[in-house]
Formats: sequence, structure tokens, C-alpha cells
Amino acid sequence: MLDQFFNAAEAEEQIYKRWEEAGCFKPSMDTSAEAYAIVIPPPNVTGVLHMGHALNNTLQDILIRFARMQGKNVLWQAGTDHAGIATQMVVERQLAEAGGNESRASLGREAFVDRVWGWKEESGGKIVGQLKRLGASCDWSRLRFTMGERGVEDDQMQAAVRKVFVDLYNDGLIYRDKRLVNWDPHFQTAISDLEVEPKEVKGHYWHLRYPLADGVTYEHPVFDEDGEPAGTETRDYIVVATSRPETMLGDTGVAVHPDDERYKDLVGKDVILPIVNRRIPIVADEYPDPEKGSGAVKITPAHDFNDFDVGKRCGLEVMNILTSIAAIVDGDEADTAAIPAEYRGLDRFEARKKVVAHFEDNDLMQEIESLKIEQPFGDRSGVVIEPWLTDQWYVNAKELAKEAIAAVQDNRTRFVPENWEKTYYNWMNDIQPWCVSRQLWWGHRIPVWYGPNGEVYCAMSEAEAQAQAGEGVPLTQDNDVLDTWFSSALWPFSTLGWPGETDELKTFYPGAVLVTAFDIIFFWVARMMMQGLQFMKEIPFKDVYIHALVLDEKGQKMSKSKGNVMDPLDLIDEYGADALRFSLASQAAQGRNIRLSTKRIEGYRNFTTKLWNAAKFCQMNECANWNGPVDPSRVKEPVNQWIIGEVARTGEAVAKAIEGYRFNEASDAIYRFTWNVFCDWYLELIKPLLNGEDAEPKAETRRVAGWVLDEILKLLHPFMPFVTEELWEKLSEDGPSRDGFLMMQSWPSYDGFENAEADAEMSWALDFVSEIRGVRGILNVPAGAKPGLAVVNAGTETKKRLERHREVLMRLARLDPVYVDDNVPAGAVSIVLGDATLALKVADLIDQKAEGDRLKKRISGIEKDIGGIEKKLTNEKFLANAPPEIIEEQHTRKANAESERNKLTDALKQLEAIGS
RNA sequence: GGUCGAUUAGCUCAGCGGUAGAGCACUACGUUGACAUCGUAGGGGUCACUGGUUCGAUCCCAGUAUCGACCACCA
Repeated sequence: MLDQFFNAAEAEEQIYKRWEEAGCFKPSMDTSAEAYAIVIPPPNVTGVLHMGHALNNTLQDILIRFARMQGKNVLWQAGTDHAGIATQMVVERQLAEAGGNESRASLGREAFVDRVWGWKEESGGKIVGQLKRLGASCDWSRLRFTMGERGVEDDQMQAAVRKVFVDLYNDGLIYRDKRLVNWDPHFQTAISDLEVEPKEVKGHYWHLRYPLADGVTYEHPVFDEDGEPAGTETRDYIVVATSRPETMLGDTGVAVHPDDERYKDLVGKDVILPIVNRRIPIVADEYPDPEKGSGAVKITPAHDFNDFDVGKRCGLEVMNILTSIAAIVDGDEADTAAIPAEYRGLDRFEARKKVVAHFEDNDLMQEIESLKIEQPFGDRSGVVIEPWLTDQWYVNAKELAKEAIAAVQDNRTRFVPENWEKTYYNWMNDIQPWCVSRQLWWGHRIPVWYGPNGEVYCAMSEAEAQAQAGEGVPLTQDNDVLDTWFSSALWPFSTLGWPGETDELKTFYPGAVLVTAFDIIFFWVARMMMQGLQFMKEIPFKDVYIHALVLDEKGQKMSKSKGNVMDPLDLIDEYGADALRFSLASQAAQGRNIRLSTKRIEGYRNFTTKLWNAAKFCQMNECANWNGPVDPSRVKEPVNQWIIGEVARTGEAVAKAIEGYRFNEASDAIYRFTWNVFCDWYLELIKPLLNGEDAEPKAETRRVAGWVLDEILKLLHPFMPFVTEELWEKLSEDGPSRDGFLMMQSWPSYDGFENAEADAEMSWALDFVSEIRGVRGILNVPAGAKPGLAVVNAGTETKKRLERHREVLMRLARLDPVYVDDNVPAGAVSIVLGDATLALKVADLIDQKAEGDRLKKRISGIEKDIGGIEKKLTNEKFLANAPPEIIEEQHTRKANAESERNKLTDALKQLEAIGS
């Protein structure tokens, strides 16, 4: 016999182990079955499961389990990501915390990379274990890592990356270029635009005066305190504003708008750049906005993206003043830029202070404005990013994007919800060259070798490069590694064995759907689209389902610094994986974020208990699916006919909702059926049958109840795999034996299971009970009291129904006796149900005034309804334009309402007659 | 500046061109051996505002307000 509660903590691990050992997660490779594949968004190999993972993988698991039960050939491809910067950062920090003398630099490249592999092996299984706790039914035997395997010579994952690089290079789609990049001075690497996070911080605009050379002066307009023009003043300087004053050391020009009257005459003149005493020109360019600031802009081509362009247009010198750690240059470069000794080697922020002090001390500071400014930060390092001039490798994303855009336009790949397409297009249409080289050690090393004079040999291996270069030519490999997303972009096909031609690749590419959050569309989805189309000549997945972000109860992003992080593993410990999964699924409405609260998870934990106890009830009453599938045509009891139809409706609703990625609708449907229909009604309704003497109805009811429970387990399984599997197994201990795991059962389909007559009859019975209960509640009839009930004016149908369900009605509505009568007995409370009036004999139990009030209230409510309907029905336009079925419906509503009103009015009269 | 989304019960959110729903919270009462991690009943809403389309708008359209997200830029 079942215990009182489902012990999630105990059962989950066992169940998962049994599934895995039985090979349930592997694709059937049944060639006659439809293939269904999802590639997991690979989590960072050294990461831990957070709530976003929990949601993402719950949704995927629902889809996967559903597809598997539908008999498809299902692959959920698992794997992890090497996460270049993030992982390198963790290992570097570990070295620092170890407190020894070891650092990345002291170890050297090879030893350091070795350490990272070591750490990967040590911690890499963690997140996989956590995904298992969630119930994720990935095929772990096919686990892949974006870096491939350690020390394997011809590793396929690495070969895939190299082949892509080499092919793109040979097609001219990868090239080396010297231009400004987003430079992260902490990690000392370039990062892509997407890895830069603009943040608003408190800052200043320093308005600097640059003295004009050669004694030039000009008239500059001035304004009074109210901002009114107040003539002009003669100036021998030009004012520029900046939020990064230290960059002035690298200024090589001042730009003004060609139409700016104030400065027109200054174009072509020079200023003397303070501190470095460099003579730099004033140039005219469209870039400066005369409305902003002073209208004059200092130009630092080496350290600002806009300035770089201006400098190019105006032929200004590019003068680097920063080192890779964003300190002021020393040595030759400092000489070129004429940096005074006391500035050389200073950190950028120290230099800033010194520059500001210099301007203040020399009467060169026009104004210091305090305000909030947007500054670029590295998403991993958290330090301010500097635009820096370097050589990097770029992918011509513009070219690759063409097909990726077209594939979405012609619906080969579909975004769900659809509105994300626009986001995708916006970005793709304006895509910038993708900087793919990183000055890190942990990652795929760029497969390029250089000859003695900088000749470039791009090849799959050093041997091939050597062959290209000729024997004996000394070669050195490019030091850089590739952006992590470069290898992630290949995930849908590299995991399936590409560049090899494998069965898996043929079967499972393209995948059915990619499930991810919107913040990854640019990083990953767009790039998989580009690379998939380029190398497989086919889209990587048919659907892209974009799910919500998981926020805390207050709608804030979870973050360590806010201290509002909810750990999915803690929640699994406390409430069970099923409860967490169901909570996430039930809140996964399209287009809205999820606010997670423990209350709600607790509620779904209670749901597992409810299900468990319902199963226990079935078990106690020997309700089991004894004779295989139920044949609806042979079921006789209306209550059983009805519940079979309810199962069918629920099953269809669940399937349809999952297919449309409407996880909340699917979970709601199965939740409501289980709790509000099966438990609240059906199990109560069948108690008399189960306790009764009639063998045939009893046997039928046991069988049907058992069958319904089995169907619930199947329909619920994708959402709550553990508790359903546990019940599936436990119920077989005292019931018919089961054919294998629940997770491998066929998803049910129901044809001809509905029975309109039974539905009508049961809905009458349910209404009967609800109405009586409602009245009892309002009139405060004591729960223990069992008043009698006369059914008045019953037609033959009602009488038949009454006969059939009398026992149940008496029991559920707490009545005794229930009988047919010709007139409403004196002092009874009247309730109208269908053609009959239910007369509840409670005169001695209730307050007559309260009953009078109840009736009056009810009648006035009905009259209001009738008024509304009449208004419609006398409106000619309504009659002329509304569809006939709507008009018909209004007529019916009106007739019903009037009938009810009349009966209640009679009842009220009677009550008043007694009272007086 | 551009784009997208949100505004429905005290809270968190579904929903829909034709009687406004759920969970939680709240109130009352707890019988009947599956379940107190429960049951039954109840209170509570001008569906942000203003216009428009329509026989009919919470729903469609336009505008306004507030909130949020993303992209771009800020010398």
C-alpha cells in the first residue's frame, strides 16, 4: 500500500538511475519513426545550475518526453560549453586564492591550459548531475564538449572548428584586420560588441579649453543667466567636452561642424594641445552636433569609435596612448605621442586625475559637469572597456547573415512567439563584422601559422601549414584563440559528428526546435543560423522557442549582489523536482517573464500529494486498469462514460498546448482535470458504486477509475516525471503488471470517447450538488444537518436522472431524503435547476428573513440579466447584424432566466405567506 | 533616439469581439477514513485613461500615462 506522501528526495534519484540504466534516454533509431531532436544550450562546463537553466531544461524535457511518448525517434543532445573567458577567469582566481607563487603568467601557456583541463574534469560533471536532478532526459551517452576531448589528436569537435575557420578563410569570409576593438584591460583581450554592457554610472563632462595656436582669436556668443543671448566674447581657445579627459593625450585634431558659424573661420587653424604641447588641426566634419555641448569635439582616433571614423575622413593621425592594461604608454610610443615623463605608465584613472588637475591649475578648465553617463563595461570582467587599435580576426557576418535572414523570412525557421523575429531582423540587418579572436589561452587556438615575413598559412594542422609554406620554413602559430561562440555556433551539427557524415547527422539535422531565452538570440541563435546554413546548407532547427526570464517575486532579476537568488537545487530538495518543474511550466506563458515564488512551488508540491492520495484511494478500492484499454462503447454507467470523455478532452488539450509551446495551458489543463474533476468530483461520485453490492457496475467502475488514473499519469508525465513514474510502478504492485516504464508508454489518443448524453446528465448532477451546497452555505445550514429535499415539477428525464443518482446526490449534498413531490412544501427553500425546482426543507433550521433576502437578491440579479438581454433583442441593429447562433443563444438565456425568475418569485411569495 | 512588451481581484498572473477566470492571500464552516500538504462555501474587479471601429469592446485600431526590456548613441 502507498504511503501517505510521495517521498521525492528518496524516489527521484532511484528512478532517474533506473531510467538511465535501462537506456530510456537514447534515441530509438527507429527509421520508420519521425525524428525529433533538440540540442541543449550547453551550459558552462564549470557552471552551476541556476533558475534560467531550470526553466530552459524543464521546457525542453517536456517537449522531449512528449515526443518520445508519441513514438518519435528522439534525441536530446547534451553537452557543455568551454566558456573561454569565464572558465579562464575561474582558474586564474583559483591560482590567486591558492596564495602560492603560481599565476597564469608564471605557469606559461601549456601548463595553464593543462590546469584548466584539470579543473574542467574536476567540476565539469557537476552541472550534468544537477540537470539529472531536474529530471532532464538527455542522452548522456552522447555528451559533447565544445572543446572536444583532452589530448585527442584528431578530435572531431576540434576538427569541426578548424574546418569552419579554414573554409571561411578560403572563401574570404574570415579576414585579419586592424581596427578599433572593444578591449578588456582586465583580461587583456578583445571582446565582441555583444560582450560589452553599457551601464549608467555617475560621471562628469570635463569642458576643456584648448588654446588656439598662432595668436588666433574669434568671437564666441555668450548667454546670460536666463539663457538669453548676451553678445559675444573674444576667445583665444576652443572648448571641447569629454568624459574621459586622459584620452586628450592622444588627441590629433578638433572637429567642428562645417556649418557651425561660431567656428567657421577656425577650420584649418591649429590648437596647441595642452600637456603634450602638440599642434593639432581644427577640421570640419559632419559628425559634431552644433547643438550639443560647445559644438567642438576633441578627436582621439586611437581610442574612440566615432573619432576613428572622423580621423579617417579628415586624415588625422592615429596615436595610441594606452597599453593593454589601459595604462599610459611608455617608451617609443610615449615618445611619439610626446607624453611627459610624469604621465608615462600611469593607470588610466590616475592619469585622468592628473590631466584634470593640470587643466584646473592652468586655467584651462571651462566647466566640470556632473551627470550620469553610459559607460561600456566588460560583461565578465566588470571593468571599463577601452576602444583599442589591434589586429584581430573578423568574420564577415554581413555576408553570412543574408541566408540566415532569408531562412526566417520564408519560414524555414520560425520564431515562437513570432515577435522575436523582428528583434532578429533588426540585429541581422545591421550586423557588424564579428571579432572572433581572443587574446586568451583557454579556447580553440586559431588555425593560422605565420611565416618569417608574416606570410599567412591557414590550415587544418601544422603539418598542412608546413606543406603550404614549404619544408623547413619556420612557422609560428597565431597566439590567439577563438571566441567561445564560434564553436557554439556549430553545436547543432558538430555534436552530431560533422565534418564526418554520420547517421546521426542525417537523422537529427535539422533539429525540431531550439529552446532558449531572448538574451541569447544574438550571441547564439543568429550565429547557429549563419553557420548552419553556410556549412550544412540547411537551417539548424525548424522552430526557435524563446522563453521568459525567471525573476524573483518582485520582478527583479536574480543576482548575487541583490541576494535574491533562488537556487533550483535547494527548491528541489525542499519541494521535489516535479513541483519546481510544474511551477515553471505553469508560468511559462508566452511573452511574459516569470516571477517565481516559493508559495507557488509549494502549491504544486501539494498537487503531487493530492495525486498521490488519489492513487492511494484507487489502490484501496482495487481500482486498476485490469483488462487493458477501456472500450467506451461497453461502459454503462453515466459517471464512467462522462469521465472517459473528460479524459479525452483533457488529453487533446494537453497535446495541443504542448505542440503550440503553450506550456502554461498544458499544465493547467492536466492540473484542473486531476484535481478539480477527477479528485473533487469523480472519486466522490463513484464511492457509492465502489461500496455498493452490484457487481457489474462495481467492476466497471474499478476498471474505469484505474484506467483514468493511468491516463492522468501519462498526460502528467512530461511535466512531473518522477511522481508519475513512481506511482506507475507502485500501483502495479497490487494491480496488473506494467509493460515497462511510464516514460516509454505511448501517448494516448482518444477517438469516440465522448458521450454527450452522459455529459449532460453528469453536468446536471454536478449542478444539483453545487446549487444545494451553495444555498446551504449562504443560509448557514449546519454541515451536519441532513435536510430533506423535494424535487418539484420534474420531467421524465429529470426523474430518471434523479433515480439513478439519488444516492450520490444525498451523500454529496448532505440530504435525506430526496423525493419527488407535486408542490413546493411549506417553508422550503427553492432552487431552480433545469425544468425542476429543488425544494430544500430547512424551515426549522434557517432564518426565514435570510432566505427572503437571498431570494430577493437572486431575483433582482436575474432581472438585471433579463433587462440586458431584452435590450439586445429589441435592438434592430443587433438582430440584423449579429450571427444567428448568438441571437438564438440570447433567446435561450432569456427563456431560462425568466423561468428561473418565475419559480423563485413563487417561492418568495410562499415564504412571505408563511412569515405573515 | 529606435524597437518590443506590460497595465485584468489584496498579490502573482491566465484569458477572450457576445455572462470576467485561476492560484495564493482573506472570511466562515468542517462533517462523509484517499488526502488538514485537505474539504465545502463566501467576499472581492469601471479589465490604466481618452477617443475610434462595431449591433456589441476588457479584447481590434489610434492616442495618452505609467512601468519594464532590448538595440543604438551621448564629444
